[in-house]
Amino acid sequence: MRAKPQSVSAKDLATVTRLLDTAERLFGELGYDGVGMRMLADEAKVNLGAATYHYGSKEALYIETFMRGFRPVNAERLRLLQDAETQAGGKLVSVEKIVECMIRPPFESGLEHPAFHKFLARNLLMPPPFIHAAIEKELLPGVEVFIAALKRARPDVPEDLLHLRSMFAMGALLMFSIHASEMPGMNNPKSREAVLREMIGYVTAGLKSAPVVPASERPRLPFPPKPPKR
Amino acid sequence: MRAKPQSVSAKDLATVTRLLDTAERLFGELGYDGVGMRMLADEAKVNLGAATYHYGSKEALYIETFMRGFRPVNAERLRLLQDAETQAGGKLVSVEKIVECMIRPPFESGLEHPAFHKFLARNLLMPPPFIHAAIEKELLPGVEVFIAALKRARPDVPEDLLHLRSMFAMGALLMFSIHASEMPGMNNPKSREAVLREMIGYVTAGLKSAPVVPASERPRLPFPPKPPKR
DNA sequence: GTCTATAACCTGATAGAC
DNA sequence: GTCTATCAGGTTATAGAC
Repeated sequence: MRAKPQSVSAKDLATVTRLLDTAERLFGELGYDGVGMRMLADEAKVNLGAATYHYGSKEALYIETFMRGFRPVNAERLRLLQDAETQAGGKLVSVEKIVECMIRPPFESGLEHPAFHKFLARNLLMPPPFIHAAIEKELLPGVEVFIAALKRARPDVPEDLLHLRSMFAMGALLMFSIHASEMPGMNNPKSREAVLREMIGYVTAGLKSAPVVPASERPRLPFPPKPPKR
Repeated sequence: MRAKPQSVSAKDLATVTRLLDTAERLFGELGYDGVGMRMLADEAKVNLGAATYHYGSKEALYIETFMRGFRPVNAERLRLLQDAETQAGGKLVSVEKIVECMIRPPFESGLEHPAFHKFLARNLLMPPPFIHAAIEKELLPGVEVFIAALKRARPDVPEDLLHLRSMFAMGALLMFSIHASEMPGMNNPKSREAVLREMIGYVTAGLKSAPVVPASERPRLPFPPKPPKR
């Protein structure tokens, strides 16, 4: 039994990686419908036939591109939160700390992999219909963990309002992700950390502030929202 | 000289309006590349040839769809701010009032015309390249007016930080615009006003809060960001 | 201004040689 | 696993009758 030729295996990996890297860049820039398999194969320097061979369909390639990048960032968010809670012992974790766990991993990852985070923002804001299910399965459990933590830190803010405010926070983060690659100063680590800290401050201020509308006057807000069936 | 036959003119208007209404719904839902002229013409019940006749190209139709909906909302924002400043006489307009002028028109318009605001959010977050110039020309002057007002209300917050925070605020608003149509409770006027007031409160808290990073430690932030040339 | 027909081209996916 | 060739169906835009 001969050893598997390493060069072939390495070449396969390289091909698939080139494909995924190119996919996240082009899909992030132009969207699912804006990119054809030809453009993708050409830019990745992969043959068109080979490109469809590896994932079977354009949709499957798109979903895999999303999964590859999203899973580690999401896991890191949850890991940070768990660390913070372990470290706090029985004490409460502050809103600011929770917000930092939510925001820091995608923020930093976004600066190291701007192409992926533009792609990610696109999928969280305006996902093509076929990826809806996959996103929800990956994202929603984590959201609930953070909402629960915020509820412990701020029991006076109703849960539906925490959902609404978390949605606003996500909007701020995604807005930044989209524009980060256009900000020349973001190469500078000091600028990065300053912007991150300001973002954490902004979101924390909004999240921990007292409810504006008295609970007695506020109807149950429609959160979390149900995505539409298509 | 005979009077222009009114029925023909009315029919033209109806055709163009149907076309634009359908365009904003479909483009908002599926994006520029996700909608073909055939789908558009079919859903608008306009002949394919007639559809291309009126605007000459798909891109021109897209741009006109954007302009028709965006101009009145943007104008209303600026009008409200000017009213507030007139009413204040020589006194300062509060951050909360400025935020309300920024947010209320698009928020309310978004609930009355959810299709357009999904389309609008798409264009502000991930515009197709050909509409970049038109958006900037329409949007940026208004942004500067609001930044200037905020600077008067909060001279202690540096201007680049106000830009950053306004970007976060826009993210919250657009995030809401995208999901508004999936929130069943938003038919209820009381829920609407409660959500709007909470959004104003959230954004105001973030905007008026003291800078996190001392000015001496913060490098000049890269705001406003320059859009990429393509 | 509306319609049909068509030009010129692009799309994702596949079959089959290598 | 890579490549070429090809299929069936989609795309925008236009020419010309009415």
